Amino acid sequence: MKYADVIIDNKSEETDNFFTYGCLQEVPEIGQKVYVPFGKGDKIREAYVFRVFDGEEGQIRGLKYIYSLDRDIILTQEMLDTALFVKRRTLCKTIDALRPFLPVGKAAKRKREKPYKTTRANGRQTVELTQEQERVLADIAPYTERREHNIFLLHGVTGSGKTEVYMRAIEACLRQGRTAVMAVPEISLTKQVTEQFFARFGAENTAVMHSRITPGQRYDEWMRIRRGEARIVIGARSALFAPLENIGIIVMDEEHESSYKSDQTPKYDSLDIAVKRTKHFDAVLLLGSATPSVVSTHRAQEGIYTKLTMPSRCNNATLPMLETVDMRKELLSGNRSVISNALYTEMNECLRQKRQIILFLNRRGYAPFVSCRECGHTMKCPQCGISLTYHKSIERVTCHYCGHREELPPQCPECGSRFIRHFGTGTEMLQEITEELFPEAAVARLDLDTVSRKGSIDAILGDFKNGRTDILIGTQLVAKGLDFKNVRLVGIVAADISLNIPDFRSSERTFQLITQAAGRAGRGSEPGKVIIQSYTPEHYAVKTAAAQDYDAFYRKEIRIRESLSYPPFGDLIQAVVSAPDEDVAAECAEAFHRMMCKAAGPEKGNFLPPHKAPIAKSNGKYRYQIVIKCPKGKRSAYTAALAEAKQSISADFKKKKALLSFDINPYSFI
DNA sequence: AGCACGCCGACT
DNA sequence: GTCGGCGTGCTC
Repeated sequence: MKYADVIIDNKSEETDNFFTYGCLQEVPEIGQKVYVPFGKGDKIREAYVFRVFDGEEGQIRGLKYIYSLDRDIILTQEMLDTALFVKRRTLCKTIDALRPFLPVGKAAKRKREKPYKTTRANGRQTVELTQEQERVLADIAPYTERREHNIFLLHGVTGSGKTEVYMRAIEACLRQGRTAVMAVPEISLTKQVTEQFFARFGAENTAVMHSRITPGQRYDEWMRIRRGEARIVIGARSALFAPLENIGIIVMDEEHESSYKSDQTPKYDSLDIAVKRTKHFDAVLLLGSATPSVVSTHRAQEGIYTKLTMPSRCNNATLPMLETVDMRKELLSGNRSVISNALYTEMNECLRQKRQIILFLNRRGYAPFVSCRECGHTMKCPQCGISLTYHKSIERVTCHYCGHREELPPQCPECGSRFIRHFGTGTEMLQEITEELFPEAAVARLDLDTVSRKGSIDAILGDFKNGRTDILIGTQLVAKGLDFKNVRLVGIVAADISLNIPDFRSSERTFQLITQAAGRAGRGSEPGKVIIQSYTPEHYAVKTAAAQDYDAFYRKEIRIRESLSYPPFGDLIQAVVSAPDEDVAAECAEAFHRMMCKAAGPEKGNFLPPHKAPIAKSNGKYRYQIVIKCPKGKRSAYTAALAEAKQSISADFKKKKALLSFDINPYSFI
């Protein structure tokens, strides 16, 4: 008799273990999706086979039999192993760890088979490589040829031609009959990369995995990859889970980007998946960035990664000139506008020359606060407790975390004063100010509010590309990856915003954002100019970014990280206890904390006492968090201990309707 | 999480 | 007498 150990697809924590079923007629493959009767009602449920083995009959009490097999969905052993790795690493359930490997949706109803685009690969490499590109490729080539695992960190300035390097390295692997993943941080950028890859490799060899295509299309793409038809997969972080076999290279562009860390269960870091999979296939992992993360640079210095550099722009383009404006002095000299005199002058000059301008402000909406001038009361989200942003176009205040909206009250809800006003400047207001200052210029805005309609991002970028727009105002969306040759000036309106976020990465993010935004200027033949407006120009992140001195930034930042045992010198783990009753949430958090402290002995100081999470209430549940500082090298010991502790208190928590979840190295503590 | 079993209140 | 309340306990 053949038996199969399966994982059932359901939401329960209690059923997160293998269930053994008998195989009647057909024996499933390992990794195959099957349908099994489960529970009291023997309802047919979806399940995945992890093990098939021989056994004597009558061994298992209450044995049931596999109902049927799924013909299409069969994962490989490597995918199962990686899923179990994700489970261990992120402390999630097996089915949650398996989910990213599975196709989303159902098979689309068969339409008449149209050619899905007919972009034929031109195959030709029309671009001539720069010496730097040649050298970098020559360093990578021996590893692909020998099929030897290695991790490269490619530090290439903006505009140095990294994409061409990626395509050549991928091409080398395809020639060997192997496959490739090209990961990009955000969907908004997928399109540009996709077009280049379609042109070079042909749409028929390429699959795109991201959340903006319909479930039916996603299913089809998954099947094309699984059948080996598409050998290159492009996409956001989900592309790391592509059902490819025989991977030769994984490229992660803009490796420092926070979107590589999943904020939903499973809360994995794409890098870990990429490392695990490339190791398994003796493949190359190529991490590229103009501003590598502090962690990655440290790993390169430790010899874990091989560092490659491309310090100059191709096409003889020069890096832009950067100038910092101290906004405190601006205020003292009587200019209360968000646009400094220096920026205004440069903008005028730029418009006169018929060149284009990008203004970067990392804050959408009209104004980030609404508060009372008499009593100081600030409007906060009733669900999340974070301050509400005023949006003029819809005449509402909204919560940027949960989407909660309400009317702007005519009077202060606290003291009844009529002097309730908005404060600060967001992109919506900046657009209004810019239009007033430059009435003859065409101004457009690119942020989450203007790109929510489908296709609007292409329309906005298209207008800018064709010169119909003179000034483009935007949030992070304009800072990343855009390549417009006619942009002469980039204004970074408030460089300090990201510095004031309470997170150990805030300096790193500030440096990266300034550098990325600055990189949008002067990509054509004419040099560019960047104005950085700051209230704290003496801060090392602003200073080193203005000087475009990555090494200086890194040296300062790594010392701070070391002194505080932050990554890469240790990990931070966030444990969240949530419950519908606040007292229960607090009690359970205390109980879990006591338990961990007892188990940790002399290391109990690493388990910080529980306190209300910054977003104290979410989805009707009260949240308490415990921050855990995990010393370097003890990560797996800590996570194993946490998993065990969770197991032992699960019954008690369940009774009290409390939930416990973890996030290893979260990108924000909320 | 479901789903069934189980032991106490308001209905034809 | 019985329909159904949701407490509790299990799921190969």
